[in-house]
Amino acid sequence: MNTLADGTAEHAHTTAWIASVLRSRIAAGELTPGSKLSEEPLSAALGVSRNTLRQAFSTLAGESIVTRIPNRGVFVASPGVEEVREIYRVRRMIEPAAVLWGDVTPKVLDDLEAIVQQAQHARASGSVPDMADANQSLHRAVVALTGSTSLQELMDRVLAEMRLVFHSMASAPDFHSHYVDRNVTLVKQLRAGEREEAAAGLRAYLDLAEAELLAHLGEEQDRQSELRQRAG
Amino acid sequence: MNTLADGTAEHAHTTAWIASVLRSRIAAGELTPGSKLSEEPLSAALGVSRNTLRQAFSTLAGESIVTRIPNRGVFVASPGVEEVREIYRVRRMIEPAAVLWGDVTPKVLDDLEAIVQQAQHARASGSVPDMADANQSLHRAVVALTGSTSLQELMDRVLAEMRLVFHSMASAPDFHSHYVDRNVTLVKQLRAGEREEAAAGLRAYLDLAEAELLAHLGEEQDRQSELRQRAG
DNA sequence: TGGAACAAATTGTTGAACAATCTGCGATTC
DNA sequence: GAATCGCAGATTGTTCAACAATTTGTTCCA
Repeated sequence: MNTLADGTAEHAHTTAWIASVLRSRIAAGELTPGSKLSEEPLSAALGVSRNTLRQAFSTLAGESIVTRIPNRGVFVASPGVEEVREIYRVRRMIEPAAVLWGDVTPKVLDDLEAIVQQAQHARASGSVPDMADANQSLHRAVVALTGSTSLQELMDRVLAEMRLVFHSMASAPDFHSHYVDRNVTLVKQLRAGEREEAAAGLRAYLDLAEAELLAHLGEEQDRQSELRQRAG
Repeated sequence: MNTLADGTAEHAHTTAWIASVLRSRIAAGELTPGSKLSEEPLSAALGVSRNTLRQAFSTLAGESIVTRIPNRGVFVASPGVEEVREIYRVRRMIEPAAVLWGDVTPKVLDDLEAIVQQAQHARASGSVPDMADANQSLHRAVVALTGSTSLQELMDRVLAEMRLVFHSMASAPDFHSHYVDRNVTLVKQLRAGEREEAAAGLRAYLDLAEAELLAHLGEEQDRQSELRQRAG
């Protein structure tokens, strides 16, 4: 029968597998934003045919992890100012909505608190990546309050794009440390049942985070165009 | 150069074109929910290779217009009770969020009013399809208040799935007529700036619509299983 | 009736081929 | 000297034909 652990057939999984491999490599930063994914070399390197690689590209393009330019090729997505704005447009809608109208169970509250503690621990030990991870986990868990898989998937896509933004920044400064306390407050408010206050605070947080990120992105771009000018 | 009106090359568009053809046929109800899309006959009928048809399938599967079962084939999506619940989970989050926090400009208000008038006209002339279209247009326009293309795309997918639900129902009764007045109220509240009331009313409307749709879907399934029993 | 074995049909993947398109480089022209 | 044109070379988009793996339906046997 030749089946895998999940019961699906092995024969129908190379495309999905290739897609997941690329997804991981991009998330890990091995493939940096903007780099080109040429079909022939890459398919050879992965040991699959050009056709199946192409199909994997379709999947990733649908997740906007990768950008396809007709007759030019596919590139690792390189989110800029407009993409960041779109990210926060989405987050500013679905996260407060989840807080206001989601299903807040005691179990979820415990989970949220555990994540917040992870973030505090990461801040104490000065690990920026761990803090970033904990922060993403928290906001992911917030959207989970909606109980909707579609919204969860959208949020996952958005968070993946956020990681790309950070990857495309040469200097990623301490972006998360002063948000930890806000997250503590958020969970406290949720436990107290103060949903409207929590939603309002969350929106304020998102506005602030967007502004900071855009500011840093602007400096980053200035720095790069300056370098380009000096090189040319 | 051989380019199209939008400036993109003709050579890179058969896949997208095939996808849009299938999308249209499914939306029009020519391909009914649950029907199988066999690769060889369909690729022959469309005059493309099996490979490109396959790639188009990937696109449509990403939009969940079509369901792919490994080694079994792809089928026109056939949303059931769980899918309807998910549809309303999404709508109950993003529509009220758009109403609460979206950018309500005078122009948008005029557009909304025009759509409501279309719905009223459709009700007066007794055209159920026109009423359904106007209803979808309205809720689509509500989500447009978010200014987010991602949320707009998600809503479009959800509405497409709604159409599939209606297509899968043998008897589609007058489902929309008594919602027209609710939409009138919604737009009135929006113009008056009563966003919280509008959001609350919208959530109540969505709860009601979901319950009615689920009830009708239940009857429908009972009817079909009865038929199946009689046939077997 | 129930189940094992087998044959046919369908999907998943591959490899090679060709057409269309983009890129970069050199030649031509002003 | 700069801009434009045109032409290889490389890359992408698509097709075709083949084969491996899987499912499905049927037949046969206990």
